[in-house]
Amino acid sequence: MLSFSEENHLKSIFHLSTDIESEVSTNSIADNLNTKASSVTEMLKKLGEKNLIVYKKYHGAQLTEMGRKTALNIIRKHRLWEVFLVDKLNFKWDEVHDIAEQLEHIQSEKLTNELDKFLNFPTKDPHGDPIPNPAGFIKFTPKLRLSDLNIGETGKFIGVKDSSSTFLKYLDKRKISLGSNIKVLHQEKFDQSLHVGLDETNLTISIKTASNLYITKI
Amino acid sequence: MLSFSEENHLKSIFHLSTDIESEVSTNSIADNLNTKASSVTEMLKKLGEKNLIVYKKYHGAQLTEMGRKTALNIIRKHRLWEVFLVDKLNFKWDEVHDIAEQLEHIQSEKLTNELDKFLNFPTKDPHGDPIPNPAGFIKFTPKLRLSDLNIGETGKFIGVKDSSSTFLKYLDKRKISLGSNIKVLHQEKFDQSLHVGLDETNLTISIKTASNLYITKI
DNA sequence: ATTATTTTTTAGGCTCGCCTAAAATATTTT
DNA sequence: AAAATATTTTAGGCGAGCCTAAAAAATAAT
Repeated sequence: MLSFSEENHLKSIFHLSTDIESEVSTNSIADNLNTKASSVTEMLKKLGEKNLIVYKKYHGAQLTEMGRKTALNIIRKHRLWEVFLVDKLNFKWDEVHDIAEQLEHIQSEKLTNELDKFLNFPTKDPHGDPIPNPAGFIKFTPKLRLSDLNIGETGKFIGVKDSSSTFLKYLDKRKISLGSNIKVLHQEKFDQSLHVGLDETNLTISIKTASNLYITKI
Repeated sequence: MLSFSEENHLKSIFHLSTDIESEVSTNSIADNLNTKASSVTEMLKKLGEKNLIVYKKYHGAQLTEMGRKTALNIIRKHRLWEVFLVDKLNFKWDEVHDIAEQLEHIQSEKLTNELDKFLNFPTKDPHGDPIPNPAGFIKFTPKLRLSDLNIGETGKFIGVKDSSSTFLKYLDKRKISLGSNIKVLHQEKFDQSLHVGLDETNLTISIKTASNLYITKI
């Protein structure tokens, strides 16, 4: 049985891995978890001994198959609970993260699977991220951003890159919500900002915002 | 913000208090939490400093108003989650305790209240115990046991005194389930065992079992 | 009302997860 | 390729929550 801290480190390493081979640096984990590099080093040693990561001094961490499965199980729980909170308990998608951070550590395979069933086997969480299956398989859909579209194309808004509360609140204020269809109408030359059509209205969004919005082409 | 251990100690003190004035002994808490008396002493000091209990050396602990409210909030969460697990996720009532022990520590007032609403404001958990309201008010219904009934009387089975998994499984095996109506038909002289009617069948139960079954007269 | 027994507290030690500061190694710059 | 800089690890310390063993206090037995 892993401690909360061990689980959080595994999850962090998973999120910071760009591909399955990539080594994650001590500092990046420390930043991600709001802790110090020395604390991370300690933890990496321990996770290494438990064969959850391959740890080579001064060269960062890499998840083993077992570590990856463990991380994905935690992520599975996190995302299922997020769906529960939004779908069943009337939470907004910008309110669920902190609570899911707590719920993801609850230990009970049966609970996770019954929850999954109760929610009707969702494939995406409220931020559009895929939910791993019980075996730890996750379907990565290549993430296109709104800024990748050409003029005239339409995308369905399925998720965000920066999921900070600040950004999510901003989206809510501008009525840009998950599932919206956004059509790129025009791009300004001087600042690359985009004029887009959303529902019945038009609005202008900065290139920075546009590159934070994940979409699928329609 | 309290630690899991602090919360568990408060809960234990609450459960071991017979009345609002009663002082709970160090050893009884240690037994209840499967820990040692010396560890409990440490914790009692700390809870005393936080004004959650009144602690007098060698004379046990007594919840303050604030401590009582805190304990009841934890118990509220525990029991609501139990209802969730049984009503929504198809758990049996003998399977939910350990999971609820974890879930009761999740911090989010909104979560608790939304869960309460989602479950339709239940007043009892699956073991028949009352669920405190958000203000920490709890309705104690005096608990009658099956062994308190006279011959010919009928009781509705609403809860158990000993909620060990062993005992709950035994009840399941004998098809004695929450909500059943049980009529006392006869009592054996030599061992006080009871012959009772349950649904369409008759069965014999020991006096020990009978005094573990909470009922309301019908 | 002493003595024996039980209960509780104190003293000191352990692990876990965190920290700071210093040392070691890796990387970048010149 | 040597020097400067950045990253990572080691060393040592701290609090929380647990433990055992010994001391102190309360309770029970004679």
